[in-house]
Amino acid sequence: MTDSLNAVMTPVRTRFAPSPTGFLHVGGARTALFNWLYARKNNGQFVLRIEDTDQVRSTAESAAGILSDLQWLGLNWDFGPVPGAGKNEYFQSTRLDIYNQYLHHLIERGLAYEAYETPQQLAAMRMAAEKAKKPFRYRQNMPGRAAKGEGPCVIRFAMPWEEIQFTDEILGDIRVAGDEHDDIVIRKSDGFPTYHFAVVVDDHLMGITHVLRAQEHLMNTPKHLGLYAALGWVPPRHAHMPLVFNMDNTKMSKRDKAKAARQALQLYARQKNDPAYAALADSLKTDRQAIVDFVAKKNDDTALAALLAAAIGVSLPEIDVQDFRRSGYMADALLNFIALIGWSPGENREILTRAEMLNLFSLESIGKTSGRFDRKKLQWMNGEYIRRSPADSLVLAVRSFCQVKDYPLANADESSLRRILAMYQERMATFGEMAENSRFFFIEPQIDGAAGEKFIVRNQGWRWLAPIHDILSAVAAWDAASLNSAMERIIAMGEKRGEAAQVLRVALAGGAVSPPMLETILLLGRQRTLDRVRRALHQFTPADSSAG
RNA sequence: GCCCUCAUCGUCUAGAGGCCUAGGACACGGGCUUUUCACGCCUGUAACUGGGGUUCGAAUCCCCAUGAGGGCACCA
Repeated sequence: MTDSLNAVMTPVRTRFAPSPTGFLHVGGARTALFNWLYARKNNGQFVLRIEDTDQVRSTAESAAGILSDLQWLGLNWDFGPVPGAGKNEYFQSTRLDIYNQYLHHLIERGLAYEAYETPQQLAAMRMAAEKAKKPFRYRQNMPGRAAKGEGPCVIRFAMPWEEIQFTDEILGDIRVAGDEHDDIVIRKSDGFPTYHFAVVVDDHLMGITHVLRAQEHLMNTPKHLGLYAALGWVPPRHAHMPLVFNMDNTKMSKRDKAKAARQALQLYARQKNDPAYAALADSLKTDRQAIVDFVAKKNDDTALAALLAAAIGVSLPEIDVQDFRRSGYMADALLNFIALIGWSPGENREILTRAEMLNLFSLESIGKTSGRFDRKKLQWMNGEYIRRSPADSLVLAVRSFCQVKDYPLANADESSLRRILAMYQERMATFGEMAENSRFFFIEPQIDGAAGEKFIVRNQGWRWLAPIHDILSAVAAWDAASLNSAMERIIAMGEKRGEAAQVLRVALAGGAVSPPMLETILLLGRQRTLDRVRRALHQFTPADSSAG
């Protein structure tokens, strides 16, 4: 079967090809989404391939994590790894024989050759070029090449000398002059292919028709096109998507977490007067030196960053898909938001179901300008998704959320969860926010100092506690109808409407924020409601007052 | 330094020569609703990077400048 025939018979086949060196990044998720959309939109196929040619950095855990994140996002693949089943032929590390076969083919025809520079020699050559203000290009005919045996053997591809031109489906005409090329390494000294070689071989062998990837790969395309030509293959169409950055135009990376944690830690050290982090280290039972090193930027340990941030009560910026999941974002909301960076469905549409996205998606409607990741808008969008979701799917989503992050909410039975969801559906942006704010339903809260001062101590708010207790304890049946009239009386107490209700709120919730009191006391129940009112009464009523 | 790409409100974007006194959304400001917080509703502020062309006419086409980003690994 010829290549052109193959292309005719397979309308569209895209792929997502992550390297398993960490968690799935939101940027990667976006690349996966666009490839998935394009394949599904055209009744094509979507391939998932694991590019584990870096023996040092690739891990099986990372690959497994990427699979599960893609599954959570609902981006299903037609060909690729089988979750939980170990490596198959969609892991590049299992395909060395295949790469070697084509490699020999190239060497035989003089299109690839051995090179023996040591890393030090290469570094020196680059430095010399930099000094001479000339770009460094490794070429087969250049003077001063190392002799056989001087260093480890790599295979380089002899790039053609002509200009390479291609039409990018998003950016249009791209051309790179012949003297810009250099002879890239295609097999490393450990016998593994480099990325450049493995992608070309696999994309061809797997019948990929469209390569949709981030713009950071744009300058790799001429190299790949050189390889396609040398191997006598018809290259796929290429489309390079605009990049996504932080709001401050820096690259979104795991280092952002370390950065945010460091800032919070410095603030903590000043506020708590714990400059050596001794108290913090003690409370965490961690090594004090590790914290000091971390703050001194000696490492970007994200696990430590997360631990420290949790300890001092700050949240780190979400970067990986997992982070968003743990913060309580819905997969569809995240996908919807991510799709809108660089792509516009037109007609002023923003919130789209997957079916609508598929309907409206096209490569032409992808823009050229890089975007910023605006978390505020994501939060708004997630809130919209939550408000629009039927109760049943929310229950499912929250249960899934509780699997990745432990909250007291996780212990809620079905009916309590549904009641809590009903209370919070209109007032939360993320499940994390609900889980945090609804803690007091499960655990008796400590009354927040500032809230206690403001609402109970000041203006003698405590004097409403006894009447509130009287009213509530006199309610015969703890149901909506009876409690509603009781609450009406409580709300009407005092000079300002709601003044006493706020005292009750602080007594029950431990802070100034909660769902409406009626629903709250209904769910809390008589016992816990009255207990907490009494507790506040004892805590806040001054000893010398003639309460009564 | 060299190569490549991009350029509309603070942010994501609509806009493919006259429909633009530039539209939508988030954020922000004001108001209404309200027992807190949200939600909801109403409303306001806010942009075509600059300079040259082309044209009767330019946010839209061309050139230059400027700015931003990406790439220049035995990482992908």
